[in-house]
Amino acid sequence: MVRTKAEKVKKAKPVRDAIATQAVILAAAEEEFAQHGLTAARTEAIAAKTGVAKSMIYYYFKDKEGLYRAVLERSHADLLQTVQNLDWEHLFPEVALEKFLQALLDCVSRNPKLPAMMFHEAIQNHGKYYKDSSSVDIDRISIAILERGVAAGVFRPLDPFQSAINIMGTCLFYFIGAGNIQQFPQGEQLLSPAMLQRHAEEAIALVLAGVRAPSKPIAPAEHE
Amino acid sequence: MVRTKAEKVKKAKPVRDAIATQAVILAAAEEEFAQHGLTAARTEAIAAKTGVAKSMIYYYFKDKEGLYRAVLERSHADLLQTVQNLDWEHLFPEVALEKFLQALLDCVSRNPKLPAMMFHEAIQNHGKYYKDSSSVDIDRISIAILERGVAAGVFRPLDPFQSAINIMGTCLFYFIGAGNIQQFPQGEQLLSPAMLQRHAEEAIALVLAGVRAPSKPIAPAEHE
DNA sequence: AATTTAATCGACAGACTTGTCAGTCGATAA
DNA sequence: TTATCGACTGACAAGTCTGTCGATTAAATT
Repeated sequence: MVRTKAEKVKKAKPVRDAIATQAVILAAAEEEFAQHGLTAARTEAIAAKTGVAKSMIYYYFKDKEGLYRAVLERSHADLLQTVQNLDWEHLFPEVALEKFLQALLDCVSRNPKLPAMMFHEAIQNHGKYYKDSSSVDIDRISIAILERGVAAGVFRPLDPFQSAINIMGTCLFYFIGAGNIQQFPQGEQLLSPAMLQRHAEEAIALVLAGVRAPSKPIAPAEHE
Repeated sequence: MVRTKAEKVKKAKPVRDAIATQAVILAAAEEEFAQHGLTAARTEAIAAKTGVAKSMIYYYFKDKEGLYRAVLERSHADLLQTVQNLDWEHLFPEVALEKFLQALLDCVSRNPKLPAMMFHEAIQNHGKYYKDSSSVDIDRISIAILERGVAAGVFRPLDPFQSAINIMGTCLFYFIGAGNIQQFPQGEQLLSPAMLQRHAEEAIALVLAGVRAPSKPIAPAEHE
């Protein structure tokens, strides 16, 4: 029975596996960068988490910044693709918004470190490494959905730009604030599946109720 | 005419003024810490912004951590006092929530770096320097307001704990995300008085609409 | 005017960090 | 079995950052 190289690699788990090593470095780096940001992250700390020598970071990713870029790219790939596959243009604004929020919350629940990374990037580096990245697209889509909803009269006459930001905050703050909230009884298991599920429901409910136009769109509540 | 020491200090602006020096150090430190967090902040960078020698930091604040604590304390004093003076217990839940949000947004508009500091603290240090600080109180008050509103039936049957977090996010994310949003046309003047005013209005409107129980409590809109 | 006290500075020691390098070791294939 | 190549390591050079110290000078006091 013939065994291909790939099979061997997968099953035998060889001592030296370039792909696996890069993967563990990326995983450890994501954790470190999410917590500390680019500058305060220590390559030594990343290496310590992986078990491989620190020099492997430089071997595979050139330098700390290269590793940072790689982590950022990988983290956003999922989010970007999910949101772009949304096909929101063919949906009613309310449905589009709900689907959008659901997709966003699924992504970040899957990878709860993403928001922290985004905010380090925003605050420390002013989005320097985001120039062509996903976050801009995501903002654009949410703004567009809101604009349509307002135009159609199913949403309040809100400011789409401001509201898009605020809605993001409603969904994502939870993941950032987690560290500060641990003083509360519930704070211990903030990232458990049950709590994540609950957070998604609450955030979506809050946003949908928050943007919806009051009472029926057919019979305007205003005078005239 | 007799001049007290204090008057002299204020008017003559002496070359050496301990209070003034500490103040400029605190201001510069706030900026640096807000952008970089405790670890990544550079004492040299702080000193450079002040114009006084780096050693003054150690003279007045012992070490970097001491300065950090001082900044954190000063930043929160305003917020804590404002929110505690709220007297929310004597107000209807809706009014209490609106006043609370208004107060919160006033504070952070006055000091837009506060949210960034809070989030560095949350993510990097897991709220280590917050143990007895204001943020916990603030969260408690917002939770209490929501609980009352739900009990009174004027708010939806939301989860007060989750919703308090999400509402904070709605209000504060704007100030953190600012760095990433600068790619947009509006992004340039995100912290101008007009935009801050607008943000406060939009955030409050979104939250109030988001928590309010649907239609009138007297005449239920549901079937039946 | 002389003396004391407090604020300030510049230089630097020591610790910590990044990134490099020479060389080891394991797998694959001739 | 041995040569080759890529994965991997430990030690270290170079640079950065914190925190200290003695000297210096402005203000207060006598």
